Amino acid sequence: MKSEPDEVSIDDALAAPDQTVPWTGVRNYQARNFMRDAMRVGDGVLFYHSSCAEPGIAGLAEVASTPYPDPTQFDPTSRYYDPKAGRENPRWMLVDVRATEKTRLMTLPELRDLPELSDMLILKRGNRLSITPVTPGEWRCIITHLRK
DNA sequence: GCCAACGTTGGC
DNA sequence: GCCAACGTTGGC
Repeated sequence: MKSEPDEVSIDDALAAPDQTVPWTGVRNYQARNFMRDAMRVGDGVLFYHSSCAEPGIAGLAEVASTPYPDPTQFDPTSRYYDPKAGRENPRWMLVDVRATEKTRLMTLPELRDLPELSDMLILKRGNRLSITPVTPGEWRCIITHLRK
């Protein structure tokens, strides 16, 4: 899951109550569908810092709730406000994410250097999705290298 | 700040 | 339903 560290960094998430933050602001249908349909409480999350000086995996987290409507879509003062969404027909769903660990920064070049990750969605050319699935093999590879 | 890549919008 | 125009993402 990508987060801009200027918005919510791994440190911010770890400092939050119960180390848990609601994953607000996703306004892409594919990314929403991953949260709404594919995630289960307890699933592992790679916490990725994007749009910053050093993009890369900065920590580990886990899915901490079932999906529920993103409250920012109803808030006219929020930058994530969606006038087409109503409380009876929410358009954007999210999950809570509990940060479990700050890791060393595993940078994009390092990720690209690992052949086991050559098919990883987040590394594909032109990828803009803020949430992408990780295969068990990719997960194992990354955890192993994070410990080095 | 640039720009490639991609998603969304809206007229037809 | 097509597709051009436009907006956004995100690495560099």
